[in-house]
Amino acid sequence: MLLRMSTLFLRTLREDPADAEVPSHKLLVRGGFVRRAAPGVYTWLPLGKLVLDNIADLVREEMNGIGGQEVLLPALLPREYYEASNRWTEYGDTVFRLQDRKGADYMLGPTHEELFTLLVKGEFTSYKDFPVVLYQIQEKFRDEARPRAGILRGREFHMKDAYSFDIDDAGLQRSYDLHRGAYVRIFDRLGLKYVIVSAMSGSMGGSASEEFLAETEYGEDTFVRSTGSDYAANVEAVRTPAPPHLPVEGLPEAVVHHTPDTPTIQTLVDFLNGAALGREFTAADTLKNVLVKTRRPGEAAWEILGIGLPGDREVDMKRLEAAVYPAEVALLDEADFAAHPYLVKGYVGPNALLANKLRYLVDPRIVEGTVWTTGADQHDHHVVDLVCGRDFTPDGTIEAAEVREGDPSPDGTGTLYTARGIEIGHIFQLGRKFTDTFGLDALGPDGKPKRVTMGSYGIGVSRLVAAVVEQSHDDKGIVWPRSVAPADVHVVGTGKGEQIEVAVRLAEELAAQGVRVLVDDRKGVSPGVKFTDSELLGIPTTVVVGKKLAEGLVELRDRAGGGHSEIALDATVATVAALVKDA
RNA sequence: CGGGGAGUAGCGCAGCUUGGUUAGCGCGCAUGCUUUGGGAGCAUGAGGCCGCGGGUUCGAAUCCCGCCUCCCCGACCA
Repeated sequence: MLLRMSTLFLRTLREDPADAEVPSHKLLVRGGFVRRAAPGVYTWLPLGKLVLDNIADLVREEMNGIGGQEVLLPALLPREYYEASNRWTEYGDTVFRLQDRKGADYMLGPTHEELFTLLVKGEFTSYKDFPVVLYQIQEKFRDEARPRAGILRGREFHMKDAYSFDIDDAGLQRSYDLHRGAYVRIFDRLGLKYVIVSAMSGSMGGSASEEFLAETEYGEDTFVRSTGSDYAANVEAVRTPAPPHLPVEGLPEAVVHHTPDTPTIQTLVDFLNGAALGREFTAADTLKNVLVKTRRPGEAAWEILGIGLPGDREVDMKRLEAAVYPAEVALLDEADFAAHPYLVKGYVGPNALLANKLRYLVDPRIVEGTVWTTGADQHDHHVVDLVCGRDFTPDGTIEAAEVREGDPSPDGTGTLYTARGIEIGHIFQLGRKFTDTFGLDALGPDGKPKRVTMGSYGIGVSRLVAAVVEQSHDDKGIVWPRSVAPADVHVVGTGKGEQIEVAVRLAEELAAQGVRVLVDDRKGVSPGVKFTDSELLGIPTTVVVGKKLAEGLVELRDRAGGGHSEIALDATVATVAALVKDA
């Protein structure tokens, strides 16, 4: 491959585009890799297309390596498939919808589980046909409420999605493990720094699920890590370690106090500390009871749920939603309070809930023998020294409290801190959600039909381009890892003599050796401009044919390390070809 | 959907408060000469529906009304 900058469809920009915030967005636009076409929609220019293809090829290699077979499904999808799984409706505003001339509904595929399931159903019918892994690298369309960060979160993007089909759960586990291994190899080859966190499977249903997050300052996903180990998890997946139970004997009796105008934790703590009770109270000594209602899918009635947590912590709605999934959850409104007069807003205690047979779940830190100040179920009253396990017994625990920096790590190794990342891959055991919907069975050896089970495995291919740049750039530009760089070598000819002719000849010889070469053969462009462009474009190795040419020397530069050395012109092709092949 | 900001040449911006001849600057682009190891110099050019519609005025990029779009933060996000 030989690209000549004199004719390449490329224009680099000296200034950052006004709409870019994150480094990958700025650099990909400035370097002429992409251009914005519409909000969240980008055109891939020649250099960007090369990078995108390199990543896709690398993903392909590893997918083929675990027996995956590539197909390409349409992006334009008829409504009927998605009606069957109810996702025509469920997807809501996120999906791009359109109609043909006859008025028939279509959508631009946001994901393809339905099509893959039906594809397999149409072809394979025997247990002997399984397992099978199909994948595609396809454009996906999602009408995001707010596309952002350039390539990182667009409305049209490239994704590799793979699906495994197995006869039984053990097979699914094997398929899952194979994909996990392939993903590790893919992201390692891309040189990415990433973590694997356990994830909730969310609206996709299913059980085992892990996300691959590339760590970056500008990632939109928050996760937690431990100071003491490699532990990493989604905030939703953090299990709070329960402290040991404490003896109840000898603890003081619970006493109800008149606490006027103390509907919030802060007003309560202030009041208590002014009440001469002989000790200091903090928010952490109080038990906050938050009332929500939940509703199981398909049911009309809401059920009230009381959640008890230490008063210094807020409810994390995402954690709460994950904890009650698949039920939906909402806060109580005024009408709910009116309908349940024993719930005294601002003064709710455990006992009114328990006495009225409402479910009451508490944070795992609230164990037997812990002492709390909490609502006394009457206006302007709180109870002090209410002991868990003696004065009230919750129905169980729930992970709904916010996770904070400094909390103990669930694996017992250290404390948690938060980090940010970009979701680059997601694998999960989908199970039989879609095979049930479409009745995908395989005939077993006993002649009876057996329901197939699925795994689903995604990689954001175009997003990876941005993720790599986020992790691999400096103040001068991009630093492509060799595995995805648009070229192996950038040959820069600079000077007023025969340097450019020599540079082109060198480039041609390298290309003949199978090296991918970009040559800067532009005439009348000053060296400074060429060097600056070279650094912005970020090709791993640069060969400068310049002022030392008279002595038979060229300069070899390493973009990542910044090192440079002079080598003989005659030895350049062999040296560079070896460098590229060893990498 | 809530909050903030912005629409003026391919890109980045000024001009608007206080209306006034031909709308300006930098980058980029074209031509010529000079220059050639760190974003060169001089000269000459091309390039504009000042987001759209209406209004005020002798006169609107500038003032008023309405609309549209985009960007950022948040909500949302297989």
